[in-house]
Amino acid sequence: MDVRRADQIANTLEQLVFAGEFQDGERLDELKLAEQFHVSRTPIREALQVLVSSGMAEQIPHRGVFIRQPGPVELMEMFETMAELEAVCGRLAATRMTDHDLEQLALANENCRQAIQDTDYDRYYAENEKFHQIIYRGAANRYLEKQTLQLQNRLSAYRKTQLRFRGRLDQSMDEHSEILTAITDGEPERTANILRSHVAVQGEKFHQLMASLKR
Amino acid sequence: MDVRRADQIANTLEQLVFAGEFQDGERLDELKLAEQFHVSRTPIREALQVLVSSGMAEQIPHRGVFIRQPGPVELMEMFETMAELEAVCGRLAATRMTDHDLEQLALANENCRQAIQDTDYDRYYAENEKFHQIIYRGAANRYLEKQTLQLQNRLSAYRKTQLRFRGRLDQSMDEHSEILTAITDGEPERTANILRSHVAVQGEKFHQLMASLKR
DNA sequence: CACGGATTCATTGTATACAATATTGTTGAC
DNA sequence: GTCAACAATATTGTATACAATGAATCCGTG
Repeated sequence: MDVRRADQIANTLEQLVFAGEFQDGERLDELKLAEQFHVSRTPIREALQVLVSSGMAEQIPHRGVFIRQPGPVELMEMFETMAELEAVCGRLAATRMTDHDLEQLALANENCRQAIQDTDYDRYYAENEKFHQIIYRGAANRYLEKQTLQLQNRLSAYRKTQLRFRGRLDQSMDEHSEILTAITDGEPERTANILRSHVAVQGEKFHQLMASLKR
Repeated sequence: MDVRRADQIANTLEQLVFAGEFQDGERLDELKLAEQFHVSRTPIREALQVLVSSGMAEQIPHRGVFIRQPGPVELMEMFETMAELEAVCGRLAATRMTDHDLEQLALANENCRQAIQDTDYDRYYAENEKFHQIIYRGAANRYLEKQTLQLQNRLSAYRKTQLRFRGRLDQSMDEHSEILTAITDGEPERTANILRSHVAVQGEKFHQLMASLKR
């Protein structure tokens, strides 16, 4: 896919950051990284710029780039924004989705159910993402879709740990069905409200997320 | 402020793109730009990366970066997203703004009114932006605030031309007062609805925006 | 011993040189 | 005359060299 070495490195670094390989505030040493990747500093620097522009790292002139793992507060903010974006997508999708889109959504819902039945967490996670992505697309606004996808991707690591909690899967599944119904019935506000609370982190979810951070 | 030459260049290029100095699809020649700015290709390349990551340009490996002026469709999508983001900020702000924030907002509203009275378009434009930014901040979500600010900045050039149309200023002013009242009264949904339609581009606004594109 | 200042060192920022890839132009066969 | 293959050229991608800046150290003075 990518032919530019710098882009490959950017992807790899992104994965490493998601995997928590770097401490918050840690400086990304250009020379060290250059050695590790067996390239010169140039492509490393380009890769670092990507991290900076995506908000995963901060650049201080003449000092270097430092990775920024979101703390509890920022994480909550991102989840809240995610919930609102999903709600917006849902509200628009409820009036804009085509029959074909609806079929796809029903299918995705079925796939989720199947994955749960097989107790296949990873597959459920993947199918769940697809389900939501169909809604983003259903909003018929490419720009909004792209922004939402970006944040979904940014939060994926945290959502992954979330799903492991007991009971979360069944609850999630129930809400999916509600969402599907609301969209099928063409009820924008109800869709938005369900999606917002579906994605929002509150109550027990909040404590679970905080607990998963302390490792 | 910026000490890195590359960042300065990035800002300058951004301004040039906003000012419409580049055609859609035009390739940004690294060598030519390097000459114009009296620097080597290295800082130019870093500046181009910034444009790419902000969506103002597209990079095709081994071909170059090409600027992407949003067409009518993408522009509408961006405005719609902007309207929704503002609505979200407003809904949150209605329940989260402090008394101090409210004072600031009332003050900003007054400044807008003053600017209109002086028929000072540029000043109104600046004060108007401030008014909205206070609402973003009032949502008490730094992440959401940053995202919203980014899009506001991206759309500033187009909004600027919008305000020149006859009657738009007075209408905008009236809506501001409504917004202020709704937030002061702590009514989330009403705030959201007013803000959404305040920012949205529909009806006559749509035709005016389209007309302003054909130059 | 504490503190200020100069100096050294490490690291980033920029310039230049080289390599790899895509595009353009040219030649020749049909 | 058209098309394909190849050569030439232009442009991007990467490596290396050099410059500039900030942190760390050393040293002298009080």
